[in-house]
Amino acid sequence: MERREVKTMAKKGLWKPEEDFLLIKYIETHGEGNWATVSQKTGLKRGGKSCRLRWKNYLRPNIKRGMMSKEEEDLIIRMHKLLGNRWSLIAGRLPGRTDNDIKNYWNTHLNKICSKEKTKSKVSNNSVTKKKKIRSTSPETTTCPPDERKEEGTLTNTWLEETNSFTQETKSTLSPSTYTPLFYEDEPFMPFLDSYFFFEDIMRPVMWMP
DNA sequence: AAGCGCAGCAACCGCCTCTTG
DNA sequence: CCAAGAGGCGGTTGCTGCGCT
Repeated sequence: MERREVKTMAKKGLWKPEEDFLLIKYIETHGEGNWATVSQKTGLKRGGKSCRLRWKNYLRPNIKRGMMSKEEEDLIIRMHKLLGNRWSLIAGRLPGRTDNDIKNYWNTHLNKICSKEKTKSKVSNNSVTKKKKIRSTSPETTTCPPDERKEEGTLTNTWLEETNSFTQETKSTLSPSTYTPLFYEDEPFMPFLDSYFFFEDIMRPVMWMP
């Protein structure tokens, strides 16, 4: 009841500087979290999700904006091949970049590049279907199977196989200079990804499976 | 100069997972 | 164990600015 009321009353659209200011002030004093109560406590007529998103994607300190570097671009492409549209996981490897950022960057820049490459190499994969239209250029998006989404840490045999073949592929396409694994101290530790990069380095599969 | 189309990006939506009582 | 609420994530939309005709 009340939730629905708040929902319909919630302000939408672009954030104004004064709204940003209120949100920043609130988080400075109370810290992140309790997004549901942020609107009440700040007077912002925004939903909790909206506040959280604004903070996470725009207001948070150490957010890196602007052009992606070549290294970042390469990493995104590699990670996307590996993980599919797991933007948050990919973002975890790129300090200062948000999942939304990467998603947008992929959809606008990299998807074109990759689909071009794919057309070149004539790798046909007709099983990918889209739910809704994607702008004029109809960039291809790959989605992970629901099963894989559910099991973050457990890697399927299929996944492993794909990973192995991907490694061979990557080895042949990437130049040595771009092939350096990236590690960031301030990023969350993701064992299976680190294993992957390690494994990339030594050119040998590492057994993750039990 | 005006109109149109496209690219880029911020923000929203809906679903799923996690947490808590 | 279950239900409800909060948080997180990926897909999608819509606005804005820019370039082209």
